[in-house]
Amino acid sequence: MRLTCSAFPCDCHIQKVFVNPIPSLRVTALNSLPVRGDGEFVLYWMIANRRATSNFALQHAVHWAKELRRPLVVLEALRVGYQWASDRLHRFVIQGMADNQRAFANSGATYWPYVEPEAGQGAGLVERLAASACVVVTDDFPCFFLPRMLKAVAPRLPVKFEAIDSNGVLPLKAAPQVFPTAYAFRRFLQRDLPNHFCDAPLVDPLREARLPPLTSLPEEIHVRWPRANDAQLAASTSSLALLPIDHNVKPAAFDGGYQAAQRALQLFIDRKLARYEARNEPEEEVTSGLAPYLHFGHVSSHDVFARVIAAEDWRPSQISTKVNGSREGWWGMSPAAEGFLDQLITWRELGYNFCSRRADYDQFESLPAWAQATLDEHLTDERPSVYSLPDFEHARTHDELWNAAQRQLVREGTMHNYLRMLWGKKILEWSPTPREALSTMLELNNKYAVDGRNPNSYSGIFWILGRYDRAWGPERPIFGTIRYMSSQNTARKLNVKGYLSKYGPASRSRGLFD
DNA sequence: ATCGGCTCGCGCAA
DNA sequence: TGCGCGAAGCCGAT
Repeated sequence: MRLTCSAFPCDCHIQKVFVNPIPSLRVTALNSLPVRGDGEFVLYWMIANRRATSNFALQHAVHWAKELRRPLVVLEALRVGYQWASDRLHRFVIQGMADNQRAFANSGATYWPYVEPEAGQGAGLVERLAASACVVVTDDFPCFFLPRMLKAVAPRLPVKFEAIDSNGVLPLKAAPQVFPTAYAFRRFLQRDLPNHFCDAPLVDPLREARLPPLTSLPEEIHVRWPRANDAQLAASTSSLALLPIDHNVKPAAFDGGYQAAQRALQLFIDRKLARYEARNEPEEEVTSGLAPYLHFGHVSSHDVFARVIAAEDWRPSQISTKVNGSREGWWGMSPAAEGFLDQLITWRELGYNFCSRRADYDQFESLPAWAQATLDEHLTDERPSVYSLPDFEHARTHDELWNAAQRQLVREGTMHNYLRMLWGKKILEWSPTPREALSTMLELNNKYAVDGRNPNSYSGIFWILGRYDRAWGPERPIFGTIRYMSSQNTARKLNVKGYLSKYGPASRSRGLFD
């Protein structure tokens, strides 16, 4: 059976033979046990790619179910006991569950959303389901507590257990090493990405799958880990209030879930992409806003990529074969689209590459040697302004542009891309040590940003301290040769007047701390 | 508002 | 050996 590329109307030379088995580079065995042929169902434990479409992990689980002629159970669980669990993160994820419940209805698969009511209550759920399963498939995600969780669960499961990488367009295992700069990674992509970007996941892997229906789940599951009900899935303030999570971090200024992600994507393609070259201007609303959805897997990067391709009426033959690391003229698209793909693919997947290969991705010691050396040399430099974590958190600095950016983060759950760099550079300048600056940035970003705890958040924060960068400009106090930024120059370069008044201390529309 | 100079390591073409 | 290139740098000149 010959099929054309599923991602786009494709004129590439690579002909797909059959698309159902996913690329083997995306499969990692988490144990060495066999599939149990007499199990009752196939289990897909959805922990990162929280969507029913364009999902290699789901596609792989469906493939097992078809091959074994067994029902498919999809478990999407949300724990309360992890660090930074809050109304903001819970609401976003639960809105995604409500969308997934609709998407899996009448799909032939059994969807089981579970919201843990108290820390520890969810323990044993996966093990109990696995005891009845033929095989367990889950998501491969390179950071936060997920790798640790899978490592802890793996030895307790009695059947084959596989993690599937549906993170990006390039399989994580396709890159042979960590890259020191975006430039070096771009060179690698210019050589290797064309071997992979036609291998897109099926948009709807359950379509015509004709899986046998599940007759029942074990009674113990219904009793101890009941399916989230409609009230829980509404994710209202009152239902969130019942959970032992941080209620001071209010819901984000945007909704979570597949539907909201599709709306954001549509809006971006229709109204923003063409003006994307103005992305550094905080008052031009042209950035995609897709990072939170990509983080929780509510949209796939393959889908976003496909929409850009369609909007640009692009064919793979337009790609340049030059391997020069240059941002411009690689794809053969408009400058705006090339700029966006540099974010979506080069920078996004660079961060995933780092986190998947460096267990110390969130440690100061993971910085390049030149950066650690220059920061060390300036460790005892006098700091003209020093703020504590609560000062930063409550936007109590002398710098109104900085305070505005921090208020945007706290109120909305996101911060403008360009200002986030200035935000971090000033935290470095105003902290007693670079290590304390790092810990402040991680705490604030992980707590308030919906897309925190993602490889790209770590890239952004560590870039402040020199990761993926190089020594730049004159040697300065505190910074050494780390790239410096100032609010004065940012205000000179960009239009920030409207931003300052929107997020100024006087605007109380959604204020938490004012 | 926009510009060039500052500065450096790397891969690759020559 | 020289050239082109780089996540968003700064500063002063026009």
